[in-house]
Amino acid sequence: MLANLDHTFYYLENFQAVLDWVGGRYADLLAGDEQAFIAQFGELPQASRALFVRMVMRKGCVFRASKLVYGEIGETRAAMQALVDVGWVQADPELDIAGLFDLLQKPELALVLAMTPAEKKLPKAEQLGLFSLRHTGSQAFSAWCSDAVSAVDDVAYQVVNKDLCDRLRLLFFGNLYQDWSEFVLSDLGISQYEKVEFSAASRGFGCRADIDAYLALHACREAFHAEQPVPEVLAQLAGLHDLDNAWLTSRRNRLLYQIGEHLEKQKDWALAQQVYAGCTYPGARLRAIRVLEKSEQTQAAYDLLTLAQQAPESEAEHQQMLRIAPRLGRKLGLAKVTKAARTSPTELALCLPFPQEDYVVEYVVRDHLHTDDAPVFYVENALINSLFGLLCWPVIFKAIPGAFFHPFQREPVDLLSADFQSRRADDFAACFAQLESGVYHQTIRQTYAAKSGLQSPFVFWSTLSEDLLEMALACIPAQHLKHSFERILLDIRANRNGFPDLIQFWPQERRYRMIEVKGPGDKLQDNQKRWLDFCARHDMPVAVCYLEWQEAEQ
DNA sequence: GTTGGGATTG
DNA sequence: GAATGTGTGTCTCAATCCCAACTT
DNA sequence: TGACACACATTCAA
Ligand SMILES: [Mn+2]
Ligand SMILES: [Mn+2]
Repeated sequence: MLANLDHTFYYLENFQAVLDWVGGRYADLLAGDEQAFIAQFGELPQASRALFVRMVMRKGCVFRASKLVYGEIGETRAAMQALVDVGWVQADPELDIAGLFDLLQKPELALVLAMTPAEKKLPKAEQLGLFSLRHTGSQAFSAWCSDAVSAVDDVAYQVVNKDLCDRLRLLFFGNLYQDWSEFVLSDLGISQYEKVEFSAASRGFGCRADIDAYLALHACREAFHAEQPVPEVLAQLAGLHDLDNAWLTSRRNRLLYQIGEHLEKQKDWALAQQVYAGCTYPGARLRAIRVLEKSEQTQAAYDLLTLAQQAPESEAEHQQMLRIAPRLGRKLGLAKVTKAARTSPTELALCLPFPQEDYVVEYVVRDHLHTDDAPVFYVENALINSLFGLLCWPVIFKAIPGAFFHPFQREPVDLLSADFQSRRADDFAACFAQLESGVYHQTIRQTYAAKSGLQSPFVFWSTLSEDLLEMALACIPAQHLKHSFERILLDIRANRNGFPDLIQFWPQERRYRMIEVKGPGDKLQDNQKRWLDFCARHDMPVAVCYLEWQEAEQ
C-alpha cells in the first residue's frame, strides 16, 4: 500500500487516499460541498493540507496555535493562512465559557477570569459550573483573554468543516466508529485485515437518502447520549420512520431499544412502553411485557405475553417468558400451569482454601483440576467460536455483493442480519460437509497457519494456542462441533456467547468436558443455561462446578 | 512531587 | 432462594505527553 | 466503544 518510502506525511497520504476513493466511487451521490472540498483540497500547499488533516484527526475542532507544533509542517500560522483563506478554518473563533475551559489550563483560567483564591482551589468542573452562571454569552477567544494583564498570548483556530470530513469518513468506512488511524494501524501491522477481492464499484451506501438517514440516526444517538430530553429525540426518530434499508432500520431499532432501557430506569413506564411497542429490536417485546407488569397493567401484560408465546422470537424470549407466565397467572388468579422440569446439568462441587492473593475463580478451578494427562484451559467463548471461524473463514470473508467495500473490515456488514446464513447456505453446507468427511482437521490447521493474526469476528488468536487447537481437534468429536456450529449460525448474536469457562481434555482417551465455574454468589445466566441444555440434548459433556471456600483455620 | 486518566502519535 | 435490576471490569496497540487531581 | 461475564443489591413469594 505504501509506494512512497518517505512516511513523513503518512497521515496526509491516507487522507488523500480516502478523498480519491470516495471521489471515485461516490461521484453520483456527493453533495456539492463534498465535491468542492475534494477538488479544492488538492490545490492547497502541502503544509496547509497536512495541518488540516492533523486538526481533523485530533479531538474537538478548536485548537491553540501553541498546541499545533509539527516539525514536518513548520510554521503553523503560515500553513494556517491558506486554510483560513478558503474558509475551512476560522481564526479567533467565538467561544462560550465551556469552550474556553476546554482550551485553557487552570492557571490561565484563573488569570483570564480573575478568580478569587477560593475559586482557584475548586476542581475545574466546579469552576465551570460556577462561571457558566456568570458568563452566558460567547465572545472571541482574544476578547476572553484581553482582560488579563499579560496572561495568555496565543491564537485559537476552529475547523469549521469537520462534519464534512466526518461525512467523507462515513462514506469510506460505512460507519462512524472507525477513524483515520485505521490506516496507520494497518501499515504498522497492529491490526491486519483479510484481503477481500470486492469489486471496484463496491461501496457502503447505494443512495443519498441512506447516507442522510445514517447521519440523522447518528445525530439522534449523540443527542440521546448528551442527555437531551427523550421526547425531543423521539420526535427526531419518528421522522425516520420509512427507511427502506434493512440495516438502517435495525440501527434505528437498536437506538429505540436503548432509549427504552433508559426510560425504564427513569421509571417512565408509559413512554417506555410506547417506545418498546414501536421497536422490533430483539428483546423489545419482552421489555414491553415487563414494563406492563411493573406498571400494574397485569392483564395487558398477560395478553401481550400470550400473543408472544404463540410465536416466540428467540429461545431467550421463550426462556424469560417461562418465568414471567406463572407470576402473571398468579396475579390474575388463573390456574397454575405445571412447568416442565428442566434437566439439570452435571454438578461438580469443590471446596478449596481461600487464595492468599488476588485471584480469579476460573483460574483457581483450572489449576485445581489441571493434570499433565488432563490439561484444562480457560477458554469461555473463544474455543468453539474460533474453530467455527477457522473452518468457515472463506465463507465469512466471501465477497458477496455489498458485504465488503473497504480494506479495513473485520467482518461482512451483514454478519448479524437475519439472512446472513441463507445468502451463503451452499458455502456453509460445504464447510459442514468437511466435518463429515474429516477434511476439517486439515482445513482448520491450514487456515490457522495462513490467517494467523488477521482480524476476525470469531477467531480469538490470543487464546487459541497451537496446543489448544490440536487438543481440541483430537478430543472433540466432529459431530459435537457440527452441532455447536449450527447453533452459532442459527443466531450469531445470541449464540456466540454463553459457553462454559473451562475445557478439559484427555488426549489419551480422545475425550473432553466443558466446565462452567460458579463461585459463591454467582449463578448460571440465561445464555449459559441455553448452551447447557443444548449440550445435554446432544450428549456433549458439560458440568457446572460450584466452588466454595473452606473455613479459615482458627 | 506523584499519579492517573486522557490525548496524541506512528 | 428465585428473579430481577444495576453497576463494574476487562479486554485495549503501545509509548509518550499533558494536565488536573492528589499526597495514594 | 461495546460485548460479555460477574458481583452485588433489592424485591417478592413460599
Ligand atoms: Mn465466565
Ligand atoms: Mn463462570
